[in-house]
Amino acid sequence: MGERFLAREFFDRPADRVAPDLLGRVLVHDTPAGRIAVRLTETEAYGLPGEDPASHTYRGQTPRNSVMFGESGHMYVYFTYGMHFCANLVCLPRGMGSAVLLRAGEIVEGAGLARAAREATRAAGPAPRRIPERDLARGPARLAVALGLGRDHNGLDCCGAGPLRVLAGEAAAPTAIGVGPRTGIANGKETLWRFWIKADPTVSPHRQHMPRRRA
DNA sequence: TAATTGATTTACT
DNA sequence: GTAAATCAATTAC
Repeated sequence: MGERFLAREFFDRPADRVAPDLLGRVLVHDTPAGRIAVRLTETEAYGLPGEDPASHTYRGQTPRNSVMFGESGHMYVYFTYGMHFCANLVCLPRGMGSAVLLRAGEIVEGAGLARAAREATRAAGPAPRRIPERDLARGPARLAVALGLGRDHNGLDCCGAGPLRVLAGEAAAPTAIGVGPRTGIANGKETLWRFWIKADPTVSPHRQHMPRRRA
């Protein structure tokens, strides 16, 4: 018998309800080289146009964020800081514009593939030290690299016949979940939409938004 | 058309 | 602790 996966209706809910419900669940990516799987330990919810100033959809639909306005359960991958990709899962039915950012997790399968992908992105230098197991997917851009996610995965359905799925396992217990402000954003700090598994070493350190100095 | 900024990571002082 | 890397979406002029 095959594995069971989260279905569309799981994602047809507000992002701030889906985000904590994803914690402890396993996202799998079946690549040609093999399966890479991550147990999600940290997520953030991003809300609707005109409502959440931190969301990419705040000012309405654009070519970049159009996946967020599509069917739920699809993956929204965006490019940022000129060098990083971040992966999200779209929430709420078509036309709404909401998603959950996958911020961190524990690699539970395909650690060799994940490590190779992570090491390949580092600048060439003398004797780079081995990346600790806990850091393989500790942070949204690191998670994307470890899972092999990039431009090509933007818009992929994670509830259909593609290579991406979330296993229908048990979520983390509500008592084990921490709640707080989202990381690295300039606006919307008062909304407590960051969720993580308490005491889990793969949760990323919370960073303040750093306004960049002028040149 | 130019300037600015960002749901970040890494390296270095 | 701070700075650099690097590009596309957005905002300013």
